Amino acid sequence: MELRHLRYFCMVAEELNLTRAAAKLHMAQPPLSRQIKQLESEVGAELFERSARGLRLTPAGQFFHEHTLQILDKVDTTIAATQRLARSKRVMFGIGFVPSVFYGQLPLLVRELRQKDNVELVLAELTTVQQVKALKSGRIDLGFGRMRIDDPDVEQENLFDEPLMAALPEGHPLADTKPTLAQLAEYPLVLFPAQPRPSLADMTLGLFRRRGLKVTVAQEANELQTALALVASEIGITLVPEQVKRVQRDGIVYVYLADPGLTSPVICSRRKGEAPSPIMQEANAILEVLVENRRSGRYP
Amino acid sequence: MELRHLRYFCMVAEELNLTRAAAKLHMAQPPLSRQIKQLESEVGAELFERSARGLRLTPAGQFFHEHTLQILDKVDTTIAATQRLARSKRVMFGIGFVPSVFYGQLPLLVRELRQKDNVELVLAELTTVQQVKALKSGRIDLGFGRMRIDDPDVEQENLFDEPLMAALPEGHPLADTKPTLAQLAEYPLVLFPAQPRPSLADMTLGLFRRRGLKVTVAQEANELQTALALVASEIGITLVPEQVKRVQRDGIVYVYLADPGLTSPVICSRRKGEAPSPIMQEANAILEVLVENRRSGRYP
DNA sequence: CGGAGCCATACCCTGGAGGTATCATGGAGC
DNA sequence: GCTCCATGATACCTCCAGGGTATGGCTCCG
Repeated sequence: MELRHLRYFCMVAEELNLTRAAAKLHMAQPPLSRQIKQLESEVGAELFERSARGLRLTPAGQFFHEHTLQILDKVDTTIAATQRLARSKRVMFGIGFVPSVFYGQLPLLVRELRQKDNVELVLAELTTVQQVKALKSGRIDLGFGRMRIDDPDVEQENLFDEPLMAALPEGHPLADTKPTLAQLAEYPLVLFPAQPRPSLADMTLGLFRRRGLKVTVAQEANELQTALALVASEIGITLVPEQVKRVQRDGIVYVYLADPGLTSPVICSRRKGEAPSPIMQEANAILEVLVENRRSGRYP
Repeated sequence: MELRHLRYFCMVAEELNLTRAAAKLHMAQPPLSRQIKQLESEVGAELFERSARGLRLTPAGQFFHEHTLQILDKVDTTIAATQRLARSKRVMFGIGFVPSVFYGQLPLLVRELRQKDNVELVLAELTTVQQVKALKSGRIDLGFGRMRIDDPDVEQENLFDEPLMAALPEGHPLADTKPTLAQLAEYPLVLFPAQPRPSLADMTLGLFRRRGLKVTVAQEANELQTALALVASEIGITLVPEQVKRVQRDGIVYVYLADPGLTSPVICSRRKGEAPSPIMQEANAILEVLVENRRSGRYP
């Protein structure tokens, strides 16, 4: 499949008439007809319903159209942005992160770096394992995760340890308390993220298991927002890093845990033994402030 | 430009060696060399620095690589999802929205609809004007905006009126008050969204102007998050619809206004005179509950 | 029932993608 | 400083696939 197919498809999906679409594309109708057929066979789905009086999009076709527009748009903006970057002599700086570190101060780092006019920031949501690979390949320059991974080419730094909190539905019996894990184990659990493993989910399970507590998993969720929605719907409770409490939601309360030492680290990864670029130095300076603010409990 | 170019580019960017990349792509080196050159000329930027000992990505090349990966990934997932959709006989349902309506109950609608296993939801961030076009073309089935637009093929319904609130930096003199517009006019304003106009920004300006108040615009911002960051940095204050107060941020407080009748509507658009599909009926039912919850002050 | 509109099929033609052979270049090794 | 080798660039050829033309077949409409 080529972009050509997508361009043709978009035009046909808009016109719903091969002859007219072909005219707009400055080509004859038969080859367009053929390309569309070819696209359908490559995608492996009927995209149009043919009738003697024009075409109609199938549901799959509608879906494909929507995403095709997004793809073509992304292609255009990528080209434009690349040109701009080439002309401006700016430099790229890539940051990888796992979703759960992106609720706290990390956005501040991003915002500060974005304001530098000599750097083009690229963000990528990556698991900690993917971050190591992305660091080595130069796709990213800095990674934020929650797991320690041994790799000779990557150095890791523990920025800080975050307490875990329990997210409870409003009005829950433990809502105004500082419960122990044992108390929480009485209630069904919403596990997240379900994919990819290993993750916070396994850590959560491990915490309970190590204490000999048996838990019921009521439901798994992939995204924080889903997990919180499930909690708000009283399907279960869940454990989250402290940063998440920034996500205020009606129907949810966060409580600290009575058990000491229940923390999840935020770990920063870099390529080992590389002289820090000017941007990296800036990032380090900002990070230092953020970590210091966190330690002192002061926020910007 | 074709996807072929992007596929080749990705391989070369990973190998940083034309000969090896060509081997992996099961082709000879010279045509690959040519295709890469062609890509560079079409993009209008040098993507590689050539040396006698392999290639190196330029900053623009790094940026392009990152986004190319995303594009190719999106192509693959789109094809896979389209196939699934075609096999499952599910139906597509598109929702367009302006960002500022997406902080309140709307996510609840999305979540509920997503759980139906006969519907594939597609979300698109669109301005109210774009929504009208997208409705007509069938790209979306339901639109949520903040402006009334007259169009014979589209019917609009005012779901509810939302009070406007002022977002102030923590510790601001008016922070614990219920200020009037006149009081707020004393302080510089952060205007948002700056693009596209007309928007909430013009409404804000209009509110002040109609009362004969002169305001200073300290800064414009395109995104809510930026606007709030500027407010937190004490660059100015801004007016936001009530839903936004869900976005809790350190350094920001929201206060209601003393002036009565300062509201921003949430308007729902549909194609006129179309028999509601089963999914549309479900959506309507959910919407009714949401609106009712809002009126009664009860939240799910 | 005939014509108009539209998509599909059959067949031809040509541009460009890919192949082969070879050149140009610069760093490594002696 | 010379040679060798790895690597990318260039030149030229081949052939296939994308696009064109002609035409058939199906529906809907008057």
